[in-house]
Amino acid sequence: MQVTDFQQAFILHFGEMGSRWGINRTVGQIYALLFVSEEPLNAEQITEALGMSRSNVSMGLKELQSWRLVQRTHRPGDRREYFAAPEDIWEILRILVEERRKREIDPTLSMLRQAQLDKPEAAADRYAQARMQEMLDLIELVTGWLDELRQLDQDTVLQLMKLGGGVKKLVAAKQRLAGKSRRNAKTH
Amino acid sequence: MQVTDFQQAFILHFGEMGSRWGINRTVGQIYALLFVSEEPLNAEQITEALGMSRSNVSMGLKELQSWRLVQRTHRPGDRREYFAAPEDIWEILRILVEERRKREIDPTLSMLRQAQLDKPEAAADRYAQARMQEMLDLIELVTGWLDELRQLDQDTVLQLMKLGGGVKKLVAAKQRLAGKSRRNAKTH
DNA sequence: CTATTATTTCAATAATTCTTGAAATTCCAG
DNA sequence: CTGGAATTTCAAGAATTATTGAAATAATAG
Repeated sequence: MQVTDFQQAFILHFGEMGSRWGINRTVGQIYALLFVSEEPLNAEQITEALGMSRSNVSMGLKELQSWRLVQRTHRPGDRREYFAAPEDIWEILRILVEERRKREIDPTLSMLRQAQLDKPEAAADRYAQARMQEMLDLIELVTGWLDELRQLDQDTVLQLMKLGGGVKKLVAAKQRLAGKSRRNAKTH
Repeated sequence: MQVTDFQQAFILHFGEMGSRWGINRTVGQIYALLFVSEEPLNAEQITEALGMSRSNVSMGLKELQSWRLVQRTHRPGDRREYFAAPEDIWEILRILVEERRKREIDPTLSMLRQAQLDKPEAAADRYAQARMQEMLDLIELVTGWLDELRQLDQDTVLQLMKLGGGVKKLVAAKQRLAGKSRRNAKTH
């Protein structure tokens, strides 16, 4: 198996960007190759296509699996494993958001929550705790919202995004309604 | 200047997480220290507080400035520079999103757009190009939406996020209205 | 100006991360 | 079972990135 020039540009780019995305060049290239390949590939094919060592491919695939970014399949009468990127690009986005959150945000959330259990005396510490609380609140707000978005059907999310800044009117309208019903609830 | 145990836990955590966030330990620690410090600090104070070399602090501050994550101030009658994290945590979030996008996404957008200018012959390349188009469309949709969100006032964003999954009803309502007016436009 | 302080640059080396080939292990067809 | 193919593990060396002290540069008080 060898890659075309057209594929190569994409693969090399992903390799380069890998370091900015927190994965290494190898892993980026493997993923890029699988992403643009119509059929699942086995480790040997990947090795040949990318010109890296077999063991490197093995480790790269392991990492991609830990990210849930590749699926393993089998061909009848062939005991080698074949790998593919998920077909649905929205699914890929969802997985990326979830995994990055798990690795890059959740540990910090724990730490911030832990810090709120303290009752510091010193003024400097009380200020620090207040800042951490601000950070905690914001992260919880955003991640909580992402959780809600994730549970919505794809079409709703698509409509919301296409709505863009127009969402302001909707939120404002909703606010008016909520205000009215709250007033009604009080007066009646 | 020395940090308290309470601050230290936060600073060390940011240092450790730094590698997952694409910054180094030093930079993470400096930022954490500034974030929980009520007053701006000068390079000497940071050096002493974190027990790292003066040159390391200088480089770290330079990187944080390139991220727009620290502000420089001066004290009257003191020619040293003082550094602080932005007060407003929403502002910090906005900057983070913008800078990460600039570094981690924009180069890929360029590459994907470039690839769409080609007119590949081979079936494999046509498949690859279609996949890249899917990726391009999704990234443009999401980043375009983030642009719109960024331009909204903070309160609208807050309301939207608190709305959570409830946004589905609003979008559905909006869809009905749009459908009606479109039908009207046709029939009249 | 000049002396002193503040800051940055830079080359070295320390530390970490990546990549590899060889060895070990797993898997399954016969 | 057993033999060979497929895969993983691992330790060593390559490559990259982080950190430092010293030297250079910049800034300003006197």
